[in-house]
Amino acid sequence: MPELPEVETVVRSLRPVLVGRTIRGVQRKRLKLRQPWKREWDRELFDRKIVEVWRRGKWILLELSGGEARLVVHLGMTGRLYVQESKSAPARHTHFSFSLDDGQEQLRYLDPRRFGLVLWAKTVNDCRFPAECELGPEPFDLQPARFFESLRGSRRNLKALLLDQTVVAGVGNIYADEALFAARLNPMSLGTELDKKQAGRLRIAIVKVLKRAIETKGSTIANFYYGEGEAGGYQNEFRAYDRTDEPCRRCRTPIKRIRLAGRSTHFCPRCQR
DNA sequence: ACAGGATCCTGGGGGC
DNA sequence: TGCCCCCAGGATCCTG
Repeated sequence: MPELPEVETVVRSLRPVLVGRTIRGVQRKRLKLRQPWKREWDRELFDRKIVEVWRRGKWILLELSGGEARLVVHLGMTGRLYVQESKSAPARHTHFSFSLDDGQEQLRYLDPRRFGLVLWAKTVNDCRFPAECELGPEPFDLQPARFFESLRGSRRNLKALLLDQTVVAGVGNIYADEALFAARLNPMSLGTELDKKQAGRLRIAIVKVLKRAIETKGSTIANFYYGEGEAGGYQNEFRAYDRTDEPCRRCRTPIKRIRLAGRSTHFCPRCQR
């Protein structure tokens, strides 16, 4: 579900609500996420203040007071993170409820498919959370030369390269397809086949698509919501993703769907040669 | 090195 | 109403 724009939307909605508040404890379900929560973390959280809420790639970080410590959240496919009144019953698949301040409200994590993660982490060897040291640059900080090198040096196809979080952090299935459409590049092309100009086009397309998706508060297909249930708007601007057999908005050729890098991939066979 | 498939899960939608 | 199959915004293994 959530790629960079959705995660950024969640962070922006949570930041003003969470910064300055104190975590008083956590209630959690025993169901396993991809990595289990350790019992000793319960104690670590107690009475810590949330100092900042930020994002790196698709990871959400809640910086906590009292030493280098933070809550780390990855939404996986179906994760949601939001603040609710404690008196409202937690929805099905709510795995964590963190009590805030006087306990009237809770920060809750919900995730039906359980591909997500909620962890408590300290800085170790400069890594502020488990995946940080393997994460590539933020799309908005991509150095043109470095991006070109990381593409040209690989015999993998462009779709797989964009999904690789070490090449660029935060791009997922939707925005990979949208960026390749905007750059008029075929998702099956190999990194080695790209010239400098095409790599530049792709980098600019990624930035453009992601910025616009953030402006529209992400894409809501089946179940992405931020806050307590507001929908994003970028799904209305899709040009490739989820448009199988619909006419290309540029040339009217039907959009094609194939399987690449294990994911469904949508492109215009005419515009994206 | 890289592609492809299976895997971890639940739920929604379509066909019958 | 139910069953079966396919699909899903992620990421990580394993095999060939």
